Amino acid sequence: MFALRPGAGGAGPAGTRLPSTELRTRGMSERAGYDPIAIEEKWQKAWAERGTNLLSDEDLRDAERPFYMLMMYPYPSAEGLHVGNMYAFTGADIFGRYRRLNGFDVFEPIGFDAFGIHSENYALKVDVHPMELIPRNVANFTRQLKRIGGMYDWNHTVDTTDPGYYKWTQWIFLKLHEAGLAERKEAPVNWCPSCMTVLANEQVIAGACERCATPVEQRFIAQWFFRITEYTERLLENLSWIDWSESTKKAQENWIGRSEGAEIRFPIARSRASHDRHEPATVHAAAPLISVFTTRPDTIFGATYMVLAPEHPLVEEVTTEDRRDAVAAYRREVAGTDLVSRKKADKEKSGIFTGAYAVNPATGEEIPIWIADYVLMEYGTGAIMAVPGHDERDFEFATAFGLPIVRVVAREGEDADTPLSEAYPGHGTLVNSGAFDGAASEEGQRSITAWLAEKNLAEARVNYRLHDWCISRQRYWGPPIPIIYCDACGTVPVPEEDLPVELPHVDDYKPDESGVSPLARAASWYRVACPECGGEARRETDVSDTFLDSAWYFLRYPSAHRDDVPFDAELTEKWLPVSTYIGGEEHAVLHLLYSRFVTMALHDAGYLGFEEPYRVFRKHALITKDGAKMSKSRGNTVVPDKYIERWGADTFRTYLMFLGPFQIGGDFRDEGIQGPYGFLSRLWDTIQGELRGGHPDSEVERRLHATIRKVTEDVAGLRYNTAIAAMMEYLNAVRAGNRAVARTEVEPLVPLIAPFAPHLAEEAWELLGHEGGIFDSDGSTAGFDTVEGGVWPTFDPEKAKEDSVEFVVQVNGKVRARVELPRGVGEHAALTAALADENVGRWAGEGEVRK
RNA sequence: GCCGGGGUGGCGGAACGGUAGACGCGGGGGACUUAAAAUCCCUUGGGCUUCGGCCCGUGCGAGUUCAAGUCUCGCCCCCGGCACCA
Repeated sequence: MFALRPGAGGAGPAGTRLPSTELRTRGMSERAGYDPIAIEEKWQKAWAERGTNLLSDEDLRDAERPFYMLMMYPYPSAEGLHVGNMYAFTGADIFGRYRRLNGFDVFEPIGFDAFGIHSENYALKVDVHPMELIPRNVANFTRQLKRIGGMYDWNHTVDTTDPGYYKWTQWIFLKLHEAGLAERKEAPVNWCPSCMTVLANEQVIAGACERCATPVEQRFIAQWFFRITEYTERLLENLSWIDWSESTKKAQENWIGRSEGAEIRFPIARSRASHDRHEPATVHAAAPLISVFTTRPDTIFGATYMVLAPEHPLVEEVTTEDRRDAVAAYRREVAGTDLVSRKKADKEKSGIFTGAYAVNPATGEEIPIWIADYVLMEYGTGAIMAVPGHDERDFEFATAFGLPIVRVVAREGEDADTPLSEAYPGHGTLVNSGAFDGAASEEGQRSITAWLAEKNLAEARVNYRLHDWCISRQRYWGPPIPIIYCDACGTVPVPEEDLPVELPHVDDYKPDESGVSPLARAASWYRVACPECGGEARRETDVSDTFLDSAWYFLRYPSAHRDDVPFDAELTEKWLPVSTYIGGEEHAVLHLLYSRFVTMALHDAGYLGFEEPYRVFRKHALITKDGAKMSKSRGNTVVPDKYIERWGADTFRTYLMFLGPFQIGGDFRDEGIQGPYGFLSRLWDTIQGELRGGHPDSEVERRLHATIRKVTEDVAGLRYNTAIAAMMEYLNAVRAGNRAVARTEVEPLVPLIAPFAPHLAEEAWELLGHEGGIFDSDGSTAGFDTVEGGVWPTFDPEKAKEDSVEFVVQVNGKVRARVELPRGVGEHAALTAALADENVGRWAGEGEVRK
């Protein structure tokens, strides 16, 4: 994978000048080649010694221009940081450094999301206890993060597995519980009978366990849920104003899945033994009703049958005596199917008739009630009115089971009797719909709902796809849920003063067939006195979801040293909401939604003064290798360490950002790193050369101002690739003709490159005679104009303009000539000049356009 | 199926509706070297050329415009996410 020069035996990067040991040991006092390894070692040491990137709690409290740069903290895997992490962190770090060079007090913390099933599974695999394994991984991650030159404040860091952290994760559980937002209820889960564990939906492949291929079963287990659905409207509403990447907001919107429609009640007709649609139905006055949710109330005249989810509570009540056994058998079959394959849309429809009928409230006709697994208990009311003429799934089902299909919507050229060869789910004119015939179906949505509402059989309703958040995990590696069960007192929250409920060190932390956490085997741990009555009680043995750990970590960073509160009020007021959050879009709907919810809940409980956690969120792209997503199974992952060893962190950072637009993506190629390396080497060379002096050139000065403008705009907009290109172009112009370069021509380039190549910039800054690090400079010693309070250069728009402009003369949109004219000539003069060109005259015509 | 994001040289990618291909990789040629590496210079979309230039080119097809990679409409393909969501 790594293209070594043949026979070079690892002596250096392929096809470039080597950062040689000889030069390194000779030091940098004399003119030497660019030696990134030595420079980076020197400055990382200096930063650590000077505490350049560390903020004290006083610094945090006294900061005048706070800027909170947040990046999604990593889960410390055994493999170490991969290039995707590096890419994300570098892009975020560049932005943080850019703000710092602009005079902001930048707080850029990092931490570790070290709890969770990933870590636990890996620990099981290598047979090392997670309590030993995780610290090792964290140490390795820390080393790597330091090596790439991230501006992290190691003084304020977070490790979710630290009891000092998860004490407060548990505290948040208690606060949500207090607010009535935590409840315990039974829910279906995927169960692998071979691995003896609950599986996440993502771990079920084609109905079987991803690890052992055993068919997965469905089990019902009592679990804790956070009632995120209480916040649905707000979570949706706020999307209209929060400053996030559009696609991320869209993903959340889809996940929340708002749909407008109606809830309609169908009375059950129990008196009939045989079915005849055309006789009036007999409805008991007290007949139970079946509620359905539909987005298409306008098609109700076409509802020819109903379907209940197999788990629907009315199934037993409705089923007739003679159908009982068959229905029970079907329900058992469905229960044995895992949730994932059941929800496959391309699965063949299955179902069974209950023997019962309901009355279509629009037509008054009796329609059969079926149960089928294509109707899900978790969405809507768990029951549907089936309109096979206008719903693809219902059409498929009706066709399979010989149920009637009626057209109630017609398009142009169709009428009530035009046969349907497939479902038509679109809109049109209502037909076969009684008094509503001829109306537009869109209008029917409203009028039919209103008509049924008058009879108290329907009302308009909004339904959401979002479900409550199940936080229970029947596993070991997480924070225990702080609840105690007492026979006398019931469910008792652990008193705050007893937090944390520490995760005990148990040797046998493997999940077992019981369906409960391995902690349920640790009797000495879970046996506890009831906090209320003092009697014998039992701890909750499930742990909480990793996503709860990460739902609030950004609140913790500034207050990392406080053990008496989860987050200090004053610091939180000053630093939050987060100024800019950069992360991958893979977390668009889980982490980002959960953290919004927790923030809102804490806001409502009076702990936070804001309800949205991030002022700005920007997603970053994923880089690919040979056009494909990097993955272990594809074998195309890139381990960053080797590249950093060969080329240095500065080159690696610059290269990663040069691959393509940070928010869109790029493709990693080994050879490509050559370009940024050459650029930084030439930059280094030029700065060295400058020390011998040279005379400024007006064209170079013009380009300098244009470059400052371009780089400033691009970095601010995360368009790093074009910012780097602009600097390369400028450097090429500075060096053109091998001229002696003036100091003023290169010095401003140093802060411009600093976010990308911070070590090189520090070294160059020092070489140019400045004391103190460039990142701490207020710009007062700089030989160029800078922003207020920082060393980032400013540009003069006048100087950035060209003296003469090349006019491109187009005739009928085609380029026919180029005319060089002084800037600011009038249109008439330009026209005259253009027409004077023989080529323009040749093509005659009119309407030339200037640029 | 729905929702995002894409489709531009050999490759990664640039382009306020106004010179398509910036910048970089790779390729070709040259300089310097005993040689190679490194470095530097020139060149590099395709076709034609009387060497002045000309024609064709941004997934496909229409359209708007003096002018379209860019805007409009209709398609195709790739990547990512969601999905029996009623």
